[in-house]
Amino acid sequence: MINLELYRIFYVVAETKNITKASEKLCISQPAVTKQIKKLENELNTPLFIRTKRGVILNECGEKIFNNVKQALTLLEEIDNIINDYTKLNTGTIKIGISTSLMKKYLLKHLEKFHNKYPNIIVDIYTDPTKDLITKLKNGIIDFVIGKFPITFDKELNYHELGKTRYVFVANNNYFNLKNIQLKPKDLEKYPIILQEYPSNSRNSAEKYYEKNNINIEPRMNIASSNLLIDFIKLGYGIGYVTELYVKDELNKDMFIVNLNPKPEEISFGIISLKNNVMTNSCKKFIEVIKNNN
Amino acid sequence: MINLELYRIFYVVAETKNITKASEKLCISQPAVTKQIKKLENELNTPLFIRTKRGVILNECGEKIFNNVKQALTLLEEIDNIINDYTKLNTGTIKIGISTSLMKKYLLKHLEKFHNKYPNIIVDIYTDPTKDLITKLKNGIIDFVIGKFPITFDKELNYHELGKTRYVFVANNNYFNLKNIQLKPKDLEKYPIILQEYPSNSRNSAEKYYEKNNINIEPRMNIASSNLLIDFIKLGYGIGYVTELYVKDELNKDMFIVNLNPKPEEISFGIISLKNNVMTNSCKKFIEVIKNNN
DNA sequence: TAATCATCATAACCTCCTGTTATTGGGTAT
DNA sequence: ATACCCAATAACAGGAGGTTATGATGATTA
Repeated sequence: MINLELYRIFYVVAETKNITKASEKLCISQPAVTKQIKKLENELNTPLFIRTKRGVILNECGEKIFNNVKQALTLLEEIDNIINDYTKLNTGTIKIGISTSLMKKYLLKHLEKFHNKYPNIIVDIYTDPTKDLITKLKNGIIDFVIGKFPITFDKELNYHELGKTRYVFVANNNYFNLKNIQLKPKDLEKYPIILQEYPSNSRNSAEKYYEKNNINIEPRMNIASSNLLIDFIKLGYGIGYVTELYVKDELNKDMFIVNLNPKPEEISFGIISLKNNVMTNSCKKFIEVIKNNN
Repeated sequence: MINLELYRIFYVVAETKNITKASEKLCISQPAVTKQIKKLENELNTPLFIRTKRGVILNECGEKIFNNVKQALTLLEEIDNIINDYTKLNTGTIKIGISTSLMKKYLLKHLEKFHNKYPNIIVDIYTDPTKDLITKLKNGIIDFVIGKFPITFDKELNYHELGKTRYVFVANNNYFNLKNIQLKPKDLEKYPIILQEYPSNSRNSAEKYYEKNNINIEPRMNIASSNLLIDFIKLGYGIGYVTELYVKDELNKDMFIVNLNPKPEEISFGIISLKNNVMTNSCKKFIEVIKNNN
């Protein structure tokens, strides 16, 4: 197997017809070039150049392979341009995993900014449940997930915080009597509660709150999507456990946060990515845009 | 400038989607491949693979450059075939410098043998004066010269003897009285002499003979071509100085060798090639055929 | 569920490839 | 005649690119 670097030297020598000049172009010494050309000829088991006192000339066979080498090198040089297109964000695709809620309540506004700044980058959105998004992430299908951080961190993943939000119990005006008063956790037991299904960060968090405050309420409903959950709160089906971020735009209309003491926990959300993998430049820029235009 | 060997490794890894398998294919260790891929990604300043627990996958950018790499490597692999065609003598050209006399009297019979054995090799014959042929040789225009060896060897050239011949004085039947008797050099002074022009090996040799034997005969004619010289001998214009090789086929018809004591010198003829240059395989085979079918 | 296998990353180390400088020998140009 | 240009060679140095050993983690299998 021929070392491909030899062909690069071959090419320059063939072009300049002069080993000394080629060595200058290649930024190596003349004996180095002489040696490498000899090596190539030895390994191909045929002379390629005719040595004269004025320089070197390709022989017939050398001339033939020169065409191939030239084409090959051109193709390999093109790679620089391809890379450039990607690193300068002239092209590329970002594959993001994100829940519909976070999408609507957090990412949407940033997306447009990014798109305006880098109009050639395609953004693919994957909106499976977070658990599935993490699987997709680990299988290389998506570049990163934007999501709430779990209680226990996965050793294989990187967590880059973008913001915090607090879990809150939210009710609609059916429960207007709870407005403007402070409740204790125990008080919740009198009301129907709506929680997200297992497995989810939200449900884990709620259970954590129950345990901490020695209460245990069987939820009236278990709902997969936090989106849908909010709809049920709006309809007055019960008091729901969601993040403030998801409801803040709709508060004071027909929904309010139940004032509890102690309050449910605050959590972080942000970029979740693979530890072993380096971000592409477009992903880096995307994250940058999100962070700068907070 | 990216080391081209990295692309070979890149290619195999991309194909196998598995660094370990790629390392086996490449006959190097797995950490070596890991390191080289990392190096390539660093130098291109962009990730190319997504690492998963099952192996690695090309990312978008990697996929793009893969096409270029694949094409480039295909082109470079083709080189093996091109070289093979040349080393196996399926194609190629041999450029020989040779005098018309040597061509007719020596090489012609070998040429056909070579052509029968290697019908795809083109033989280009250059028939300038030997001096010019040597210049062409040094300028890389011809592969080798078949010619008489000079008295002093050029340090830059290789001399490979193919045969010997002797210089002789030849006369036609106009000088029938010289037939079957032995002459001394001094006796030649009574007859018109035809020599080859300067500069030529033949003339040098004649002068050498004169000096050695203390004679000095102004030639009746100076002729550039030995071919023509023989024609003049045939016509009886004088006694000519040529090699036995050039006249042996025509002796005993209307020409004979003048029996001199001491005889003119014996000389060698053969392949003259550039010391610094390796013979192509076709040239080697050509010389082989000449030597084996003596 | 435990054990084994597969995969990639890292560290420490070593070898030989690929460079270096110095020099020779010859041709070319002024 | 002199200075320059070009390729080949020798002796040597440094680091690229390999090695083995090991670790961490997920996938697979008994």
